[in-house]
Amino acid sequence: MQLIDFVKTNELLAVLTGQLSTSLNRHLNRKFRAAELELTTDQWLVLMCLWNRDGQTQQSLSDQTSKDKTSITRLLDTLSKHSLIERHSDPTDRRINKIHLTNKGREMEDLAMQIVKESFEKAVSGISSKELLSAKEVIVKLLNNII
Amino acid sequence: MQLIDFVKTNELLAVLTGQLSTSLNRHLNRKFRAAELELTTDQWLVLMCLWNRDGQTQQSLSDQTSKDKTSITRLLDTLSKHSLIERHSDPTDRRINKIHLTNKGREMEDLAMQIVKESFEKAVSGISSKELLSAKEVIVKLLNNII
DNA sequence: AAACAACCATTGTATATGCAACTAATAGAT
DNA sequence: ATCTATTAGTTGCATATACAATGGTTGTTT
Repeated sequence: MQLIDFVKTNELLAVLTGQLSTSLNRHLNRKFRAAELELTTDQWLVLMCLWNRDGQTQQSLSDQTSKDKTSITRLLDTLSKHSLIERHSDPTDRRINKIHLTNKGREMEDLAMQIVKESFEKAVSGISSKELLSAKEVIVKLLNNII
Repeated sequence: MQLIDFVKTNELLAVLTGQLSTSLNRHLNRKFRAAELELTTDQWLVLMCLWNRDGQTQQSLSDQTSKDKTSITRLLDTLSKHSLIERHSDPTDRRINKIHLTNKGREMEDLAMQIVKESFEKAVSGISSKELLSAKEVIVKLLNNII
């Protein structure tokens, strides 16, 4: 962890958040795999939007996840290949694809969210909600600064 | 930014850090490109290790950056293709590659670090160092919880 | 109606990531 | 000295990401 020392002395929070994000992804991917749930963290993020509200457009998913719409196109290709979602072209506006969960995609919600919950609880253990809240505020400020 | 609301109510700091990390990467990549510096954030991270100490092994770079050694192999392939580094096999231990900067790679340091500095200063503007420090501590705690 | 702008999604190309399996080389144990 | 374990790095495969350019579609303007 030499880089963390370097970062500390140089006030580079950025590298740390990158490492945290990567570590969390890796952790979650392993948990999904261990539960024999064929799912990645990025796929889960998109599915979560759909579990929240089915039948959204790709542009809407792109906005919510802060992912490039190209990434959404290809993530949906993968999800479609795994039969978790389907694209339905909208008859009233043929530019639009409405994305719908399949039964298989819908049924994943409970197990996936349970695994995520456990992982996040593990991640935040020993950290007060006050600390978490203020860290969250800082991160939102950072985000707004560079958008 | 609907997801952020969802996250707030669900205490999911994780998704936010992912978005921050991605946004920062994107931001930096654009700055590099705008300065006609053919470099990505991930390449910069590896180069930074070498600017700090030249001639390291791939395993060492992997440890410092928290990247899989496979990722390092391929990042170095790219850096090598762009003539920024060279692999020198160690005569005393033929398993090892010592990674050395080329002149081109060395000469990038000043401009690259200047761009990074400007971007990071923009990112942390309006945030007190006390806030930054406590956020950093929370992130380190989170990291240690999931390793 | 025709021209133009705006919008949604996809494709091409380059980069990045991780796991599993592998080769090769060294270190350690008996 | 030989067998075994460990270590360093690479390759195959699947996934993820972004920018640029493109193809259609819809909306707007004149």
